[in-house]
Amino acid sequence: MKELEKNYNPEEIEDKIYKMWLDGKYFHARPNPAKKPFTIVMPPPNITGQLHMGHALDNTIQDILIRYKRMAGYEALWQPGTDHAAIATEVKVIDKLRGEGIDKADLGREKFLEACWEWRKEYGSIIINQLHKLGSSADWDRERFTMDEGCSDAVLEVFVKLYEKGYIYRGSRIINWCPVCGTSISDAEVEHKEQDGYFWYIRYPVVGAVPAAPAQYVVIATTRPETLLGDTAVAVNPTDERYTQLVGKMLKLPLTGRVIPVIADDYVDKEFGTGCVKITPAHDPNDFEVGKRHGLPEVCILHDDATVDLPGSPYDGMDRYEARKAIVRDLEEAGLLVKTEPHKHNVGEHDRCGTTIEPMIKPQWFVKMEEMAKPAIEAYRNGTLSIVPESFGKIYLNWLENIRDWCISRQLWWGHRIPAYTCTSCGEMTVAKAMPGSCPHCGGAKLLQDEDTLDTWFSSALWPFSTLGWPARTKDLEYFYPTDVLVTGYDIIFFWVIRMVFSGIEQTGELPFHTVLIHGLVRDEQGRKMSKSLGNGIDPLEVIEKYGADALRMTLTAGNAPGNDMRFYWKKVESCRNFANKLWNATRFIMMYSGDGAGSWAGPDTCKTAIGDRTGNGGAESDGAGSWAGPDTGKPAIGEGTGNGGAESDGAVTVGTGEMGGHVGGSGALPAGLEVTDLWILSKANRLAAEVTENLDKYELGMALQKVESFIWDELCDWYIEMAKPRLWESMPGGSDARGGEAAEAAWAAGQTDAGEPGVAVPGDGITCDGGAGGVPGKAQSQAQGQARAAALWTLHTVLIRSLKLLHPFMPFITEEIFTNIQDQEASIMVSDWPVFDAGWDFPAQEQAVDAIKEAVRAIRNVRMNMNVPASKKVKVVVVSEDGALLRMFSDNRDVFALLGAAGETVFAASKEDAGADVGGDAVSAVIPGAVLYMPFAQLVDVRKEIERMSKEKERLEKEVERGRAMLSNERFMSKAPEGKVAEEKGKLEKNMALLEAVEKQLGELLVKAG
RNA sequence: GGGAUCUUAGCUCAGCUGGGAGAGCACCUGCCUUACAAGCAGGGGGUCACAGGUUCGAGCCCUGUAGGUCCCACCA
Repeated sequence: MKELEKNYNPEEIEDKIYKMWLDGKYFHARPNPAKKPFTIVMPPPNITGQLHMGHALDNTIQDILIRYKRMAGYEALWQPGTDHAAIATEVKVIDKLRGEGIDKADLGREKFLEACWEWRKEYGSIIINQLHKLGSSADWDRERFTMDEGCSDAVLEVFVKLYEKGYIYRGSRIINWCPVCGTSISDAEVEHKEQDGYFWYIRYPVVGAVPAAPAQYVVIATTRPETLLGDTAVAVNPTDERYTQLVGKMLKLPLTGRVIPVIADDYVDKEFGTGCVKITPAHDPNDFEVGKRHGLPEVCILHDDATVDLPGSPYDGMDRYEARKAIVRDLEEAGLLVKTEPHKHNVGEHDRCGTTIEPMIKPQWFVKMEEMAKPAIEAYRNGTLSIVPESFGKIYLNWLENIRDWCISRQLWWGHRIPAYTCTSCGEMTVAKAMPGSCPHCGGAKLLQDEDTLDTWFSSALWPFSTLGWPARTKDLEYFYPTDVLVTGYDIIFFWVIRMVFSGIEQTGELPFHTVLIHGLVRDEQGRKMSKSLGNGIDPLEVIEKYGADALRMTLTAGNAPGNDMRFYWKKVESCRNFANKLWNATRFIMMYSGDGAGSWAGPDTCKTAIGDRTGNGGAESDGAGSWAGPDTGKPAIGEGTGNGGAESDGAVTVGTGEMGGHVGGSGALPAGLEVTDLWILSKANRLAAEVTENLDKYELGMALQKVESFIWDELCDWYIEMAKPRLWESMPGGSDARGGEAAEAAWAAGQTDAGEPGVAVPGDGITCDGGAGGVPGKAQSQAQGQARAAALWTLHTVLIRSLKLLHPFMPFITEEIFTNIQDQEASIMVSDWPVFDAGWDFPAQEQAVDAIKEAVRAIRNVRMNMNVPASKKVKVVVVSEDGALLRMFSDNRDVFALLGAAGETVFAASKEDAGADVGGDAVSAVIPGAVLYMPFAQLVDVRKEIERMSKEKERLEKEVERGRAMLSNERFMSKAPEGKVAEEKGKLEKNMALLEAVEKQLGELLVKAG
C-alpha cells in the first residue's frame, strides 16, 4: 500500500497506466464463443489529422461504451484505423513537394504516390498516438488503413460487384467541379453558402420580326453572365402568354454571333425574374436537364481551371470572374444590359477549399442509388436501425429519399484507382479486380487503366466489414460483425453513415450496426465553431497536459445530451479536475486507516478480487449473472453467512458482538457488524449501479456520469466518510493509527468534557444511552470496537471499489490508479466485473433511517448558522421523540450525529419533560419528521428571530398541507390518478401535517416566551 | 422554399415513458473541523419564450406566435 500524494497528479501516472494496459493486452479482443461480442468501429481519422476536440469527444464516447461493455462481460472490440483522406492528403503532399521545388505533374504518378506513402509513414500515426493520450482502449493490434491491402481488396471487390450488377456506371453528366483542386466532387461535398451578388438583366434580340410579339427581344436575368457564352437556348414557361409568340423563334446570343432558340419548359417559373431563362446545359445542373429534354447542344466554355475556353473569342483564357466583368462591360456598351440589381443567392462551394463550384459536364463514374437506398430507408422505418437521438432519423430519411446518384470518380492520384481497363485495340472497357492479361473482347494485348481514383468515402463506406477481413469469411467477421454502435458527429451522417448502411446491406446482407449514436460539435466559449481560420480551437493535448485526460473526458461527457452541441469552458475542466482530486483524497482517507495498524480490518484480504487473467478473459459471465459479490467483496473472511439478511426492519441495526457473525444479503455476502450507516451507503451504491447501467444502455452518458459523480461526492464523501469517522478514530487498536489515534482520542475527550457528561439516562422508554456504542473506548470494549472499525473500513472499501468501477469508463486513469493501489495488486480495473444491482443489498429501511439523521444534522447546522455558532464551538443537542425506534436509531448513532452536527453532548428523550432543564430557557428548537431538536445556547437567544424563523416554516408547511388536501379531495384525481401516486400524496400529507403540528406547538411556546 | 431543433437560475447546460424545477460555474455568509481550501457548511436566485388546447395534473403532449441555431433545396 503506497502513500498517496496530497493532490492528484495526472501527468505522472497516465502514461504509466496506459503502458500497463498496452502491455497487459487489455484492449485486445478476439472471437470468444463464451462471450457475446460488442463491436464499435472507430471513425478512421485522416492521416493528415491532428487531434481536435471533435476527435476527443467522439473517441471518449466510444471508449466509455467499450470499457463499460468490456467490464460487463462482453468481448468488446473497438476497431481502430486511419483514412487515406484522398484530397486532404494529396493537397498536403503537393504543398510539401512544392516547398521542395517539385511539381506534382513533373514528378509523375508513380513517384507522387511514393511521396504520399512516405508522407503517410511519417505523419500518419501522429493522431493515433494522440488518441493514446486520451486513454482510448481501442485494439491497436488491429489498426487498419483504408488503403492497406485488405481494405483495398474490399474496395475492388465492391466496385466490380456493383459494376456487374449495373449499380456502377460511367457517364457524361453534369458534376460539381472544383477548379482549384482540379477534381470532381460529390453533391455531399458541396456546401451552399449565401453570397451577395447581382442580377444582370440582359436583352437577347429576336432574329427576324415576330409581328404578334409584344417586343422584339427577350430579357433574361442571370447571376452568372459569363455563362452566356455557353447558352444554347432561352426557355419560357409554356403557359406564359407573354412569350407564346416567341416559342420556336430564334434569338441572337449577344457577344457571340450565335443564334439560339426559344423553347418552352415547365421548369421555368413565370413569376420569377423576367420569366425567361437562359439555358446553359454545360454549366448548370438544371439547364443540363432542360437541355436533355430538348436535345440542346452542350457548349462547354470553361477549362478545368475555370478560365474561359473559347478560342477566337476575346474572352478566351480569362478567369471566369474576369470574364464576367468583361462581358458585363461589353453588354453595357452594346446596349444590351437592361439593368443590374443586387441579389443574394446561394452559391455552391467546395467544402474542403471554399472554392466556388463550377458545374461541368465530364465523363465520371457514378453509383446508382435508387435501389440501394430502399433497404436503408426500410431499415430505419422498421426499427432495425436506430438513431440516437431520434431527430436525426428524419434527416437520415430525408437524405435517402431524395438521394441522387453518387459521383465516385476523382481526378486525383492518391486513392484507390478505378479498376476499369480500356483496350487500346478495340476501345472496349473491362472492369475487373486485376488488369486482364489481354482484352476479353478482342484479345488485344494492351489495356490502359482508368486514370481516376475513387472518392475517399467509397472505401470508408466499407469500413465496418473491410476491417474485419471481408470479403474473406474470417472468424473475426463472423464473430464481430455486424458491429453494434456507430458513434459519430452529425456532420458526416451523409458522407459516411448512410453510405455504410447501404453498403453494409448490399455487400453483407446485414446492417453494419444496429445503432447510430450522434453527438454534436464542441464549440468555443462563445458558441462559435472551433476553426483554424478563427484560431479559436483548443488543443485537447494541452488540456490533458494541464488537467489530465480524465478531466478532459469528464468535461466532454458530463451534462451532455446526445446530438447536442456543447461549449468548451476551461472552468468546467477545472471543476472536473477538482472532482478527480476529491476522489483521490477520499481514497487517501480510506488508505490512511487501512494501513498496518488496522489488523482487524479484513479489507485487503476479503476484497481481493477474483479478477481474471491478463488476457482479458477475466471473470465476467456477463448479463444476468446477477452477482457482483465474487470479485468485489470476495468471500468475506469475516465469519460464515448465518445471519438474517442484514436488514433490520425497524431501522435499528445492532452492532454485532463477540465473534463476527455474518449477515447474508442475497448473493453478496455481508460481514457482521455493519451499522445502519453502512447499509445505507451500500444500498445507495447498489441502486446506483442499476441506474448507471440503465443510463449507459440508453446512451445517456452525461446522466450516468452525473449520477456517479454525485454519489461519490455528495453521498460517499460528504456524508458517509464523515459518518464513518467516529468508528475509525475511536477504536484504534493500541491507540494508534496512521494519523495518531491518541490525538484523535484526545480531541474527542476534550469535546466530551467541554460539553458535559456523555449520555444521560432516558426515562420513559427505557433506553439507556451510556455512551457504549460511541464513547471513549475502554480496553474491554476494544474487540467490539475493532469490529465496528472493521465494518466501517470494509464498507468504505466496498463502496469505493464499486464507485471506481462505475466511474472507470468515464475516467479510466484515476480509477485504475486507485484501484490497483488500494488493492495492492497488479490486476487492472479494466477486467474487473461491472457492478450490477443485487436485491440482497437493498436496504430501504436503513436508507430512510439515515435520511432522518441527515435531516437532523442539516437542521442543527441551519440553526448554528442562524445563530452564528462556528463549528469549533460545540453545542448540546437534545432529541425529543415519542418514536422509540427513531430515538434508538439516533442514540445508536450518537457519535455520527454528534460529529456531523458539531454537538458536544447529545441527549435523547421520549418527551420534553424527560429531557429536563435542557430544553427550557434559551434552547432553540428545530422540527424534523418524528422529532424535535433542542439546542440550548449559553448566550441569549433572540426570541423574535426564532419566531420569525418558525413562522416561515409554518407558512411553508401550511401551503404544503393545503396543496396535499386539495389534491386528495379532488374526486377526479382520486379516481383517475394511479394508486401509487395517491398513496404517495397521502403519505406526504400525513408527514406534513405532523410537522406542521409540531411547528405550531414550538411556535406557541416561543410566543408565550416572548410574552 | 422545405425540414429539424432550441428558448429552463446571472452564465453554460441536464431534466428518462407528463406526478411538486436540477447541476456546474458565478454570487452572498461562515469555516485552515486531524482526506481534500482543487476543500467544508449554509444561503439567495427560475410565471421552464409567449398565447391557446388536451389532461385530475404540462418544463415535458398538441396548435399557433416570436426569436435563435442548423440541415436540405435546381428560383435562373
